[in-house]
Amino acid sequence: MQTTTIKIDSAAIVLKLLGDKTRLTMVKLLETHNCCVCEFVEIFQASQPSISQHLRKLRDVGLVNEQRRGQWIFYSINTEHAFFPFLKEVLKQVPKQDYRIKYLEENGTRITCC
Amino acid sequence: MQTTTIKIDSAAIVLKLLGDKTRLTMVKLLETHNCCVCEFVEIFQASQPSISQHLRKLRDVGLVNEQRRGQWIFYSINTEHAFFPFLKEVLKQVPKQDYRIKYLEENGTRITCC
DNA sequence: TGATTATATAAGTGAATGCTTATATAATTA
DNA sequence: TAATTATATAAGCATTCACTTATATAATCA
Repeated sequence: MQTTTIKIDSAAIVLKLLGDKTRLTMVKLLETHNCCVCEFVEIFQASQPSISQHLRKLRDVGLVNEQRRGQWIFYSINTEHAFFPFLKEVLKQVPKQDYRIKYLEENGTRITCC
Repeated sequence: MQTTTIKIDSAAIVLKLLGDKTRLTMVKLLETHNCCVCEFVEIFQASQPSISQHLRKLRDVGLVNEQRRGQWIFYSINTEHAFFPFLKEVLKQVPKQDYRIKYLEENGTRITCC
């Protein structure tokens, strides 16, 4: 009973995080492509701090991991997270956003270091 | 492209609505039991206006329907909503909340009119 | 080594959110 | 018909949110 209560509350926290179009799109993209901050800045045409702050929220609950590679910091989905299966199922319902990666590639702003 | 953008934005709006433990629990309950406002007041030990306002948000985007039966207004899931399949899949990931209905029944506060 | 690039974080701000209290309306009951 | 019950809604308020600008740090490059 208590466990159930805790679980649905945690689910609400995750859904709240996903309830923002920028973060939802980020996570959908990360499902298939690791991305760095500057790629997101380009994709969303948003300021760098704004993007960093969205990523921080995802990182704070552990849904994503960060990994530095050279001057870039790449983000990826944390598949070890207790809510990863939940996240996966939600993302399954969301349309692919791969065209945004294509845009980067055509744009020459896709980062493929190391 | 445009369609895809609109869809993921709409998905984010729905997820944001579900990203509140009260509304998420409400919708999970409504998945299996139609409920009236006073039942939610009892279940969540919340004020009547607070419950009404949560239901209004769900109603405003059309996720739930309301139907007056005598002095009560019963809420139900709108299975005709474009996002109903999406909602259904999300709810599938959320633990059942039926024990809350049992609580009403044992409590004598379950409304079963008409 | 100094300039540049990529990133994080802090502080400030306006808008949105979820609650409260107060009030209005609709149906039921005495 | 008056009182009660169920509900909606409006207004006010504290908190949260997503953004901005400003600044700091870390890595790379010239």
